[in-house]
Amino acid sequence: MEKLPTIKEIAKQLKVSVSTVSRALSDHPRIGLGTKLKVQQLAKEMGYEPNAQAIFFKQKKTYVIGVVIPYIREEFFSQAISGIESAAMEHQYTILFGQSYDDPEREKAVVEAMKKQRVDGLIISLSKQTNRYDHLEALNKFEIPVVYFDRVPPFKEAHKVFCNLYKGTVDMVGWLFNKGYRRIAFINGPDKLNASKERMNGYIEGISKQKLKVDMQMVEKTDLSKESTHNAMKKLLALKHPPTAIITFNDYVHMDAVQYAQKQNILVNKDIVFVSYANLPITSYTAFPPLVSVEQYPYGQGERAMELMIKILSEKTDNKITNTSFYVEELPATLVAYQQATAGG
Amino acid sequence: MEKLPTIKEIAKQLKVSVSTVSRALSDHPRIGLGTKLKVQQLAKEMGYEPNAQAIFFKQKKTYVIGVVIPYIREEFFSQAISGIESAAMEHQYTILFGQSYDDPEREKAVVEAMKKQRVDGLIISLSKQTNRYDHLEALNKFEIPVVYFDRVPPFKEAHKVFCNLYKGTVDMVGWLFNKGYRRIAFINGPDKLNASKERMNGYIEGISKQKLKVDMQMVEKTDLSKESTHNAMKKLLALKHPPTAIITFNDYVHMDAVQYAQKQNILVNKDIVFVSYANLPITSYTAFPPLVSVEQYPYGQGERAMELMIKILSEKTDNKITNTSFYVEELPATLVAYQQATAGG
DNA sequence: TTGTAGGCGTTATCAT
DNA sequence: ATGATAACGCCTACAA
Repeated sequence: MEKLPTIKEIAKQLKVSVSTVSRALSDHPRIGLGTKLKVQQLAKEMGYEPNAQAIFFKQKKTYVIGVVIPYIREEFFSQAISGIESAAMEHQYTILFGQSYDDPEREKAVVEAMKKQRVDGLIISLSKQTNRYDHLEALNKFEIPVVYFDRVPPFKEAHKVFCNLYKGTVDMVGWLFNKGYRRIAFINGPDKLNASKERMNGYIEGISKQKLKVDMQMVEKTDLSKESTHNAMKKLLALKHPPTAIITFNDYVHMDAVQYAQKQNILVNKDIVFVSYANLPITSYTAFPPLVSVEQYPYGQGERAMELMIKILSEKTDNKITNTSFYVEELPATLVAYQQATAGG
Repeated sequence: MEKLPTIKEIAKQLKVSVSTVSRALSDHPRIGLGTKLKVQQLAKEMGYEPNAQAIFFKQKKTYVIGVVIPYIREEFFSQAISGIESAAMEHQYTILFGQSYDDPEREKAVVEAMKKQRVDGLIISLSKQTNRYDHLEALNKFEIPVVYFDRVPPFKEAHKVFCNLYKGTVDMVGWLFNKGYRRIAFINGPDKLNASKERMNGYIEGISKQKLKVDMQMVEKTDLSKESTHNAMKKLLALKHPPTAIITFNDYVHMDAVQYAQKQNILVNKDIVFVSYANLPITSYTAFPPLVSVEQYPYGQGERAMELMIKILSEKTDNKITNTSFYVEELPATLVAYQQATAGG
């Protein structure tokens, strides 16, 4: 059991100084070619890897970005992480990973742990319940920039990446209208989510735009649990004039809603058509995927969030004026027919 | 934007030495009460936070565990990561995350990056293609323990956590036999995977145990892509005596196989019944989940892998004799009817 | 071209 | 009870 070699070891074996080794390894101009090759070869032989921990001392940089999401098991987030990781790898960053399980306490603990690790930056999609932000603002003290994605905070003073669901929702209502549907219901998510508000506004605008009148009986809410969604469905189906089309908050709600409809012997996408948000690959394996979806590009959001982070970090390094402005990237949420899955086992 | 204060600053302001400050802050016994209070108060006023990185650096410990998996978007692995993260949090460890995308080159690069970050240990589920292990053995050599899970290497000298699929497969064949099925086909995964070999052996043993004869026409292979699975199905359905039951390598293969069967107007789970491995929650949303599954407990495997890692690390710290033995945890793979999904949105 | 020395923040080991 | 100093691995300004 040997220790990982240091430049000191290499220097000793080659009977040169540590600075020579350091220079040789970093392709410094003022170094003899012979020496350089000799050092690099031995370094490789010994399995040398620079100690990022030590480098942190000099540069005060860890090349680690913390990533906090609610649930990794949700395909939306696992795809987002892929986008984040992919962009990170390209720029030699690594990612420290944590889940909040939609619990603000847990979120706080995870953020705390990342602060301790001195991540260079934090990318986070907020927990459903989060309404205080002090644990995140505390990062400012450490000059750790925070980029929010998808579940972003309501205030302006933050870097954010998200999809404009308002427009996507207006489009979706329009699509249904054009197909001839008039009784368009909506199962929305928790009020406090920004995403719920946007969808709601889009729904209202979409309905109004078609000269229909907004009927609040057609609007239900779910806390995203299966029971809650089933309950919303129950209410909708009990209406004197039940809906002919149902927009659901996301694909999970869609699947739960469809499940309930089937139990009631409703012919899904025939008696009632279902449309949704997210467009997750798994829906293509289900019996009744949404007819159309508002695509939210989880991979793209993750990728953009990471690229934004890198931009922010490099501006910091370049010592530009202490930046008081915040970046906001609003990706378009486009309407798409459901996608084929590609999950390969 | 001022920098965080260090013990040095505090020492200077109080005109005491850094060691005194260090001791005062860590409640060292040999320190004057007055001094202690004075230091602690000023530290609080200045918003002092110990620099964990500096401490880790000195201790040669990062409290970070690297985790490398093929694809996070696969539910099996996202659940495994959850188990890993959960156990990690409990012991104040954080996890550095990377995907291999089933590409050995990428796997090597990720492992490399983690070595650079000086992770205290590495938990990995191998890429499908990995057949060289030097990049991983190098870590063991350098006192970075490696724990494999699920996709484990074929050799003995490694810490591993995995499910015994052999027994699970024997049980599954038995279950089908008891239900009256006799023409039991098997779509296996790539030969080189340990998991494929185990399933194959279990299949052969299961068939033989029921006094049936093994018919190699009933055994097909898939590289786990949709096309490959469809092709396997095509061959099986073209047989003079097509199967009445099909065992698939995992739930993704299952879904692809079912998809193909439906296109051929076969009544799934009626004309032909399907059973599978993994038992992922998403299958409960599909039209035809496997009748039974061999549960592989991804969350449990992840959790056990992390706990094993912590055990190994603490043994190392306790300076027990340089441990030359390896831990192997073989979890039972049990037969279960399909589970209700709980994904909550 | 190469070597020497100081410093990043902290703790441990001496000494006082 | 407190202070001085070395050490962790690396980089870099300065010296040779």
